[in-house]
Amino acid sequence: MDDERTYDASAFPRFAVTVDLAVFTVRDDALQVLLVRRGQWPYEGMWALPGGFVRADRDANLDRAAQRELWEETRLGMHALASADDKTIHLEQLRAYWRQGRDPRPGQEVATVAFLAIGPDLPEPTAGGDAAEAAWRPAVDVLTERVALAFDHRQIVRDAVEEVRRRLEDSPLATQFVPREFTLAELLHVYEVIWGETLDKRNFYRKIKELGGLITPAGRQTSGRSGRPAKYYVRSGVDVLRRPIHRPESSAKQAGLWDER
Amino acid sequence: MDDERTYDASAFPRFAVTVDLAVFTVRDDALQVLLVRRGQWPYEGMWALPGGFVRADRDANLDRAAQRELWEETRLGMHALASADDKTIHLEQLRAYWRQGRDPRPGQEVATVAFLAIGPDLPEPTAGGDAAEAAWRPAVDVLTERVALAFDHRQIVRDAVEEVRRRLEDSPLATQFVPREFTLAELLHVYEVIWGETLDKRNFYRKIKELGGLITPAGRQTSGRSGRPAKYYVRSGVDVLRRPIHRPESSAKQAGLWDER
DNA sequence: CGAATAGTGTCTATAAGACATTATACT
DNA sequence: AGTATAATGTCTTATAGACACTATTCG
Repeated sequence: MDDERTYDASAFPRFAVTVDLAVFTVRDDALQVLLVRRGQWPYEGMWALPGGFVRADRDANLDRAAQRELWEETRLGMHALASADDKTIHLEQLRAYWRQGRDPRPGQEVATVAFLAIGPDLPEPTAGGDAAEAAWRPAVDVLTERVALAFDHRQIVRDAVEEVRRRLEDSPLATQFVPREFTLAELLHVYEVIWGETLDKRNFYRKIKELGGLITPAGRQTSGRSGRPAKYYVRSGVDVLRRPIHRPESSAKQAGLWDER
Repeated sequence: MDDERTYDASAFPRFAVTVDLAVFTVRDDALQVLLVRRGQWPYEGMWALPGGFVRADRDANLDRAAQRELWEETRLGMHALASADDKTIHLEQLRAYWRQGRDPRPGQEVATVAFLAIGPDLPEPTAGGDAAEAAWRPAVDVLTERVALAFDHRQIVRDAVEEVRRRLEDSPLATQFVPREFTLAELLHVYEVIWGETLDKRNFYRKIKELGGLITPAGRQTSGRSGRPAKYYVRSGVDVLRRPIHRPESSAKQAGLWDER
């Protein structure tokens, strides 16, 4: 029905487009997601994902809109020299969400494009703009409905968590949860926390090092702490792991449980 | 900046939202994508992906809008009993696309949600509605720019092809390219065509059968043709392969070439 | 020199890759 | 019987999984 593309600006219901960010970090041995408490109707007083309207006049594209919102909400973002800063946030699109009435505001329909944002242990957020509050919450609290979210944000978090868990297997996503320079123990910790499984350190280290292009030694070592110093590594190049890092059976099952809709 | 969610229907630029479909099938030993020739400005006379505006009043959600467009453009779609019909189309969201001015029509911004649609060797499309023409084209012709597409549809096809190639590895997506009942040779053919690589039949058959839950014997066999009859299988349950089907090195490299932006 | 943490090494089991032969239908 | 196609088996190599000891720093 190509005629539906015919130019007629008023022929079809118009949408507002928002971006919503599922910002994850690993803190206190848990996968945590950044939430803001809404200051107005609708869903006033409820927790929600940070996000906001795409400004067609200000934002060059969806990624930029997401970056802007991330910056405005958390003062975190993508810096000019990504590899040179420990506060760089990894950002990628998850998918778009819309169904009739997913936003209760009358007179408009709101479609949202959800983004996955990941960073190393991030500073305590400061409630920005009109948000009444901003805080890290364990992702499980959202998944288990101990924390209720506005709109369809629980579904977004569900999808985002499942995506994160899946992508630890076949992408270098885990390295986005740690600082630019990290130890193997820190990387292992990310996997264990997100999968909710303990992994064998020896097999894990071997696997990581055999995967060419995932990490490279940074030369430096930890110091000051008790015990043998740990070598630092930095992430290197690859964006697909030729062989996946398998998550244990039980973890996959747990993910299945979490993902029930 | 939660205040940006404040209800004010006129405060922000409004969008039109479209869905665009990258419909793939395997025909004539090639991965082919369904294109329509545009009947009007903009991009009149150019090939484009089928798609159209989301109608907030008619479409319950994005998937439904995509289904509707698919039906209107190709007379194909999701039937009530999916598993009982050979013409069922597998549909899933790819991602959303928008950047300033991606649609040249003045007075509005158009964001699109791209869908991946996959079906068994589909009938020749009939040009529906206002489309001047509808045809299957080899995906490579689009990737190599032998066929120019309207809007940013070449990018969408690129992303879609890469997604298809990737997902053959760790999902049962290949079974969506074949009829409900299929032979192992047909399934192998899908992999070979999409990856552009010949695979070892013996290793492939073993791998497929070892993967529990991917396929189940249908009981029936081919007949009429010369040679030993082939057993029919049907796809069964799983949506993630616990161990991926590896594509050969060279195929991955080729994908890299194709994906250059 | 003991405590704490990091970093290997080895054996076994499973899966992948290379390769050729047997099986079953049709004409 | 011959031809065409399907299906399977075996050997080798690579990777994953289970498991325990050695190495290096600090106080």
